[in-house]
Amino acid sequence: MATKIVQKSLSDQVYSLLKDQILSGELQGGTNISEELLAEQFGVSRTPIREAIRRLAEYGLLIITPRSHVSVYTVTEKEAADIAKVRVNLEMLAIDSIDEEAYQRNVEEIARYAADCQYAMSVGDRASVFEKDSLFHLALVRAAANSALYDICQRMDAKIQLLRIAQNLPEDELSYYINQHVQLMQLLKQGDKDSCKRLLYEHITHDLGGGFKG
Amino acid sequence: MATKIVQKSLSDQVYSLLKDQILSGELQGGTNISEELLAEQFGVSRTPIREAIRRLAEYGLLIITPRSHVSVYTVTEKEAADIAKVRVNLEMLAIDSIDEEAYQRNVEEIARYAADCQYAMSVGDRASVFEKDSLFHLALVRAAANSALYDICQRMDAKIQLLRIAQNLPEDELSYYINQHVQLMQLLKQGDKDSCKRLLYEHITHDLGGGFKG
DNA sequence: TCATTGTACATCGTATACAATATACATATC
DNA sequence: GATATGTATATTGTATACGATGTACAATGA
Repeated sequence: MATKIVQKSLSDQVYSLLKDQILSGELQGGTNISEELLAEQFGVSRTPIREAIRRLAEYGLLIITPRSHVSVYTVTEKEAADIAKVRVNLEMLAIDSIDEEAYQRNVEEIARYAADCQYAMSVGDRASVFEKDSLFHLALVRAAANSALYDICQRMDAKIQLLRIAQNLPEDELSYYINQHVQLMQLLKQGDKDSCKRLLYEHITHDLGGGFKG
Repeated sequence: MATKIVQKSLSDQVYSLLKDQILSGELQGGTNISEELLAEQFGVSRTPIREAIRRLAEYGLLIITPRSHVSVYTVTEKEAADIAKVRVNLEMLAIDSIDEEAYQRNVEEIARYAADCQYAMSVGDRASVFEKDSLFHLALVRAAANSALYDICQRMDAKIQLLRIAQNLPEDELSYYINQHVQLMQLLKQGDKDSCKRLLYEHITHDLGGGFKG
């Protein structure tokens, strides 16, 4: 089948760009954003900007204070812990759902992200580390072939990214957790799901919370 | 503190009304909706309608086909099964998170929804049964005091409702599952979480899937 | 000096006009 | 008659104008 050409609307483009800016840390949590300013920057009218903003608010990345202003969402410690709890559960579910065939079909992609992540770490590109880390985990979830599960994890991942950026984890700790990816894959390959889940628990709860334990 | 007066914007109102219409089954899955028609019906311009539609699409209840039309989302069998799997996991997590104190603080509300649900069943008001059933489960999740978890469950619940309406489960089966609510509460009260989770598994997987098992 | 009130400004909320595109149907061509 | 093509129409996409509201700050009075 030929690839269908789809004309992306301006609001879709603004949505994507804005999302990237938020997730990359270019727009930090708490930053106020103005429709008019964005309209000027992107060279479009306020209408597509508004639509993008409304959607991102629905997604959970922006907070709209009616008739006043719009700001980038900031994740609280409590919420980070809440998310970690849910995330552990859902990624464990994903692991349980991955059978031999699903593993074979996805192992290449997952391994690539793990490698990319380590490479980014080795050259000290934190932004890329975070991005590839997310992609690794999401690829793992995608392998479970459960769209509802994937959707949810993707949404949570966005908020996790907000936190990661704000958090500034020390280099050695970050490196330690990144290296667990390989172990996770190995255990999955061996079919030792229990060990894999145990390691995942440590990986995620520490990866995230800072002060938060379990 | 005095209750703050908040002026709800038109788009917020449209959003709520439209959502209700979808979740109540007034607007069935697959139905096409037109911005202009809605604008006429609600007596507002297309702008607030558009914003509401975009947000509902982001929420997952509407599907936008660019430059063509907007339609109400239809849940597939596969997706229903996917959701059930996730939902079981998350509600189990909720149950694990509810300690004695949280139980005491929320038991009244949960019990009320269970009773409301049974009452609605007894008078044959299916719409109300579904609504109260949702409220029962969501109240249970809320008791876990994990906002991320609650958010996710609420989103899933919306799609579950779409399915319930389309599905038309036989009266006796529906009644059977509704009556499990009381048992669930009893087990929770006794602190027998394992039994509670086992029952929950049956309750949810059968509640939903039709042909779907496990 | 401090609290209150008024005013200017910036920003958002909504309506409307127009442009761009998809869809359906009629028409022409083979 | 079937397929392809052109055209009309309906619908969405975007820009812009105007109105409403929140916010900050100055002016006024106690």
